[in-house]
Amino acid sequence: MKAHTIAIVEDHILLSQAIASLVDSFKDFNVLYTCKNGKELLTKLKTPSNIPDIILMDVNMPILNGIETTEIVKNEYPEVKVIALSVEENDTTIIKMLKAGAKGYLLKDVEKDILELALLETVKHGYYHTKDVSNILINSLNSDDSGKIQLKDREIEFIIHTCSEMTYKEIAEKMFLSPKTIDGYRDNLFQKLHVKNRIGLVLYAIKNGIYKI
Amino acid sequence: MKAHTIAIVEDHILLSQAIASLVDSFKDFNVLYTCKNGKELLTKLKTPSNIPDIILMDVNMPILNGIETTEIVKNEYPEVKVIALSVEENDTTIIKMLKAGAKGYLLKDVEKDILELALLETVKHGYYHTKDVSNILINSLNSDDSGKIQLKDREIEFIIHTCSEMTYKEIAEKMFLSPKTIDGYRDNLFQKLHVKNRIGLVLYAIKNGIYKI
DNA sequence: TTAAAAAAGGGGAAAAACACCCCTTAAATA
DNA sequence: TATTTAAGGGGTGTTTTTCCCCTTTTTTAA
Repeated sequence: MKAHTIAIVEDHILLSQAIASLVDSFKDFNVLYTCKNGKELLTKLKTPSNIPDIILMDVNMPILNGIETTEIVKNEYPEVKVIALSVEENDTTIIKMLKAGAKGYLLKDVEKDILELALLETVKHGYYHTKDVSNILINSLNSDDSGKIQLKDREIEFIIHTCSEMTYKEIAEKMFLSPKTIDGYRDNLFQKLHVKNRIGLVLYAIKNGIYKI
Repeated sequence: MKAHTIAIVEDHILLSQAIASLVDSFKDFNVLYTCKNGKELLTKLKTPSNIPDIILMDVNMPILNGIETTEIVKNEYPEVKVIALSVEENDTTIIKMLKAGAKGYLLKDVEKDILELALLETVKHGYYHTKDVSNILINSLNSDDSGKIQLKDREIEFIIHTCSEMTYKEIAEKMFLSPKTIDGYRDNLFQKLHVKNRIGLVLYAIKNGIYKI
């Protein structure tokens, strides 16, 4: 009998089933089920026999994304370990995911042996990180904290409007502010985000998931 | 003995190995090898024993992408059938891939049974398409052809510069053109792509893979 | 609790972007 | 051969953006 059970959460069904096939080929692991998003997972988990040892979780999903789902799982099923699985190399996403309670973070371009190792280490020690991810973590901690640029809600609102091909005048109307105040938002953000113009703002927003295309 | 050999071309190793595991579980198929990009595939193919019946090819890859690779494979190894495998639902990409010579196009959110069916049908009839892709094809043919917006090389160059936070003056210098010509490019593109300003241009470029972030 | 910082508002002016006219020349194509 | 299309450029505006400067109020921190 195989020792440990795995659930897979991934929105692309073929990938989900392919990873399931791979995990099933590992000696000590057994895929309990796969699901398409966080919402589906949470429904499944309500049945006690559906609680796996480890959840392999994609980060970018519609309906309920990996970060939100991981947070809920950590609170309601603290004994279940979540390993994030993502193509995303974005530092902030990784940190968000780990903060949400993920015990590991694997990039989709690792070897299958690393996946197996990660699963083994996670059942044995409770966590596993590849060197890449560890380095990102160390950097993020060493970067004297101030590293994280914190945007205010109102600023994010402004950025989203900027990404929507609106002029500042239009944004001012939409946000019930004077065009001059909007000027201030923009000037601040240019400095804060080290960009030269609106284009830079849009690129920053897309890169950091503020604006989705 | 399994009847048909498959090669997998996909830049994310874990996915590549996962799909390999899945394909190996199919009764009539056998994965010959996997590779990380088009260049690696072309090197492999030089050894006659490495020529598979079907190549499962990712579309978005670094080094040599799916479209370019498929074109080369079609010309040099016409007996090999290429099936595209992609998360991309972008119509133009699909059409480009099929034009390049792909015998099928699967989205990564199909069921594994569909993948098996696609492989079977491809060896039997030479091609396979899911309904989704067929519909896209039909639409693209019915849309009185004019549907496809064709960008010129010089226009694409201009768009990429625009995405790089450059002013039009800077772009003009970079492209050895008068600022007035650049004005013309911009005005033309605004009309052609139905956008209001530079932001729209940037969004279009990112959506259509012209500019990668 | 007071000083400092941040948020929210704005003015003026220069630079850039945008819009809409126009033109020539060469190449492709009908 | 005539006509269209691609490629390059000009002129003249208006609007928007950008970059300085400023005040007042509200938070935050010492």
